[in-house]
Amino acid sequence: MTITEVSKKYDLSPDTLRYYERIGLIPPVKRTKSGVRDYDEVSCAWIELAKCMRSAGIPIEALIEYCALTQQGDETISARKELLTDERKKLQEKMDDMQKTLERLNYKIDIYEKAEVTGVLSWDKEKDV
Amino acid sequence: MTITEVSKKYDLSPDTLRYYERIGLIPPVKRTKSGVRDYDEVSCAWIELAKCMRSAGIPIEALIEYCALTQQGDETISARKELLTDERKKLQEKMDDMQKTLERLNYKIDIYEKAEVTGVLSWDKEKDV
DNA sequence: GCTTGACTTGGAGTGGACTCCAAGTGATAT
DNA sequence: ATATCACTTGGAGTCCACTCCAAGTCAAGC
Repeated sequence: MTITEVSKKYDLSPDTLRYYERIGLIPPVKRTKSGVRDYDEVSCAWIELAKCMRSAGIPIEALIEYCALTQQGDETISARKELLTDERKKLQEKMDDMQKTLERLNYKIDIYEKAEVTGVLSWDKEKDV
Repeated sequence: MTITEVSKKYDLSPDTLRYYERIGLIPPVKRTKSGVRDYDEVSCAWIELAKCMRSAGIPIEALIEYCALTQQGDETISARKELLTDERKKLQEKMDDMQKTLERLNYKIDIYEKAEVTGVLSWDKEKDV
């Protein structure tokens, strides 16, 4: 697959795909004789993984390290597991923050909905905004 | 309260607190005769709200608009509700992405844990990484 | 009355993650 | 064979959200 095809398939710009490869977030992609990128299934799987991880906010740095570890063979299995476990913990914490904010938004939207009917904002605490 | 006290209370740097005020993410804070910020309960509530929203990734832009609307009185209640509803939707979508990634991390960590025992990585699909 | 230290301002600098650009190459279409 | 067009590279530019800095002010302590 060409870079344009992969770009469409995963909705990532060709620039982003080249950038990911350049910084080592995915392993080097195979080339045709003339040097044009030719993505195979493995490359596509890496792209898909990178997109998934990035969409959840896993930092580029961690993904670069993960990619580097996978290319060093089976001695890095424990290191990879730890890396992913660390990121999972951070992700879980972020989601907990977001859950709190979501509940707060629900509360505020509820107050605003009532206010649209009654014309009065009735916060539990006077100081809330 | 002084900026240093508020900074400690909410674990945000004085620079960030000044920055938030400067860009209008919170309403202007009262000053002493000599121009020093003196945070009251309302200002603290704004800081706390800003921190909560930012920790969930709600964009600065949206919070600035929300802050501006609250300062324009009750005619902006519907606008405020819509703004919060939009942000809630985006937040929910982000959390859904993160949930998927979390499950994927769980799966991969599980595979790595098995590999630590057996020495073999057993992905469901050969192409996964 | 002078030093200290926390505060003030506006503006510059940083880091993360792209995103764009200029200059060049190579395969296909006319 | 020449034009077109997607591709290549390295490097510069952008955007967001801070974060830092220089220069100055002010109240309190010695």
